[in-house]
Amino acid sequence: MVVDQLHETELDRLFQAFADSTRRDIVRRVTVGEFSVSGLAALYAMSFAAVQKHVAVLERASLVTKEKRGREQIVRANHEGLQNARRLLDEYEHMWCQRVDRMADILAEG
Amino acid sequence: MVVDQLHETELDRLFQAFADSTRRDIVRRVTVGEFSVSGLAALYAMSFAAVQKHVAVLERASLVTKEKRGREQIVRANHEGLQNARRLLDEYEHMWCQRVDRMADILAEG
DNA sequence: CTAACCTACAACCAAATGGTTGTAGATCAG
DNA sequence: CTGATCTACAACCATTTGGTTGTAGGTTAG
Repeated sequence: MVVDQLHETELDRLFQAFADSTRRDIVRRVTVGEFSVSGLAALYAMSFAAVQKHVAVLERASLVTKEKRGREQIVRANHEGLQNARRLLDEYEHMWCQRVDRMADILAEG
Repeated sequence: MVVDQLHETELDRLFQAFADSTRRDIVRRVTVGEFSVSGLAALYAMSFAAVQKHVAVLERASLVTKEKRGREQIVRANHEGLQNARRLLDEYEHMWCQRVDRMADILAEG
């Protein structure tokens, strides 16, 4: 099996993490530059604590890292985690394409 | 913006739909063949109604279709929806790679 | 030192999720 | 026709989620 049991929890966290537009936006932002948590919080119409939670979700999914710098906490893209995410999504897509193409062939033959 | 506002809801539903291992498994199964809802339900250690709900989530995310055949409801892969999902995931991956690579370059230069 | 700022964390709340059971309507087999 | 099967749907429940406010501690600026 391409997608084995070991990856299941990883996929759960990954898809879960991306299943929120604020979190997707945070990922987008931090892949382009650095942001403190409060810097991120300023961007959205919600409380600091809410953004803090979103960052925590992304951190648990290994998509971002936090690093203390003075009184601020700097949020950065976790490149390793993002590459891994990319790999997992690639595997998933590849699986579909194989199967979907195979079905298409079967339908064409029939 | 590559990922515009129109896609946000779509992405929400897509990632949400994939954020459950049972649903991912259902997608995997129906891309390889046909299953009635009860046929699917027999595969998992949960009630028929639970599986019915999972199928409903996948249907709302345009990943599968249901078609009545006699007293059964046949669940099939929604090829169009899956291709669209693939496209969206590709866009997302591409965005990361661009940004992550750009950051890598900046770091290498610095 | 003091005040402002950034963060962590707890407590709380409403709504969504993932599951259950139960009921009722179609459809098929005998 | 009758009984078994497949489905739809409602009601309910526990947990998670996405949000809030409030409190407290560390850090920086003046």
